[in-house]
Amino acid sequence: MASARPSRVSRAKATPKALRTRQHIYDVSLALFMEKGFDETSMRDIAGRAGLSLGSTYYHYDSKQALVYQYYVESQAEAEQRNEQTCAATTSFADRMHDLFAFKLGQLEGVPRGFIVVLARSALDPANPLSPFGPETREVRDAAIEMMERVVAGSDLKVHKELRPHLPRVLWLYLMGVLYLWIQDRSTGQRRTHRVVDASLALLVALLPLTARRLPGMTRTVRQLARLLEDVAFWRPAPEAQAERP
Amino acid sequence: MASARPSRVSRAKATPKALRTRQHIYDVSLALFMEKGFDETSMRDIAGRAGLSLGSTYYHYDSKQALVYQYYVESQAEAEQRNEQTCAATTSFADRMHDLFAFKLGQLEGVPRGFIVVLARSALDPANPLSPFGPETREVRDAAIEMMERVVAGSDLKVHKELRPHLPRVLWLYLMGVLYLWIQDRSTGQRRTHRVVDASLALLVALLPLTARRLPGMTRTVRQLARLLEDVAFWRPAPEAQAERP
DNA sequence: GTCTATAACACGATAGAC
DNA sequence: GTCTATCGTGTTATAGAC
Repeated sequence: MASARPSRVSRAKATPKALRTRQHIYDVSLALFMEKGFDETSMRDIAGRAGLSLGSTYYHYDSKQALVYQYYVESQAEAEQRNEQTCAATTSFADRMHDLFAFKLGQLEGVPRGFIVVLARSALDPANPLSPFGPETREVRDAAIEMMERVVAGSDLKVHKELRPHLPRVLWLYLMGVLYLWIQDRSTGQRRTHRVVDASLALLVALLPLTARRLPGMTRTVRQLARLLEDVAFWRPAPEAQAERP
Repeated sequence: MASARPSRVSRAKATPKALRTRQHIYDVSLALFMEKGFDETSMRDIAGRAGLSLGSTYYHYDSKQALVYQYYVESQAEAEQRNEQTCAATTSFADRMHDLFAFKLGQLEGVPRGFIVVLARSALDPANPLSPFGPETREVRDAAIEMMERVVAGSDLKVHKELRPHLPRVLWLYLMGVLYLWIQDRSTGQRRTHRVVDASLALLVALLPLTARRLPGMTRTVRQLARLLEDVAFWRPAPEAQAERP
């Protein structure tokens, strides 16, 4: 089928030769995606320039989307590394967040636009193996959420203790939202997205500490908010999806 | 190409016969989508059951997605009608919103799940003609936003006047978010989504009036928020997209 | 003009021989 | 691991019938 959904997102082979071929295919595909865009590049194009047959290419990558997934994994690893440095350098929650978001947006600039769109459009389909919310991408997602935990952990952020446990997941969702905005943003140099990041971070940094203060009606509001966040950010994947690898 | 992007989303013909055939194709496709799902139903399936050739089917619908678009249009019209009644019946902002969201979620239940996913996954691709943010769907989107304006207009809602003009678009985005959650929600009867609606609406109704009160730091916060919303909700489509029909 | 049918295209993905 | 051959898909071209 044309828009089929492969059951796996990538293979995990160990042969040195296979690893080299795999890397070669990836490099070629990235170059082609850069030149022509994702949709305009066919698997036959990739196979051709890589000097392989179509079948062989599919031996190394189960699907076209699997190529995007590899980028997804690698860029997350980069961000984690960067975040480690930043967290060691400052305890300011605002600075940490600002740096992380700036880095993430910076990463996107060096990559074909269609690439991100592919990642994004799969996001809305829970059955798509590439969905950042699906079980297949759990590892990357958990790593990203843990990265957010790291941002909050030793920082100067003051927040109501009922909200604290939800923060990593909520901040991750916040990041997803910003990436989504970036996709839609056609302003030169994505300046609109950068403005949104500045403004929303400023608001966040200003409002979160308020939840820790004793203000009239605050405990009730915080409780409502916590219940809401539990449903929004702490959902579990579908039962079928969870049971997929018994 | 497999995931091609048709330039039009539907045809606009007037012949009575054509209208009948068109409706017939739509009915058949809806039935098939219900039985087998969107991805599992091929255009040949639809053509076959409709008693038409593949070519004829494409004469009436430029693409498979165009069938989904028709549903999109019709369900919006239904919601508008319902909203008119509700707004006439009550001036309570909370009640109006609650009724509208409940109606929208109710609509989804009668329709194949994959149907909504198709609509949704196009949402993230600005180039997709079916995207609720793109120029091709402008009419439906504007109607939906106007519906939100109608909800706010004669209601009992108190809100800071700098925020007021942003409300319709923001509420529309809010609705989009809820629909997205519905897609991801696999809990029985989509109860999680309903909980989120209840909780978030309660928060909204409680917090919005606060912005109209004289509290320390409020004017500054409201101003920040207004600037943020301007960027988030009032973006203009890409220049190329705007100039598409000169 | 309005509608329909046949045939073909390029694509993502798979089967099976070597 | 690599190939060739093939499938089924969404979509298009085109010729011709009402």
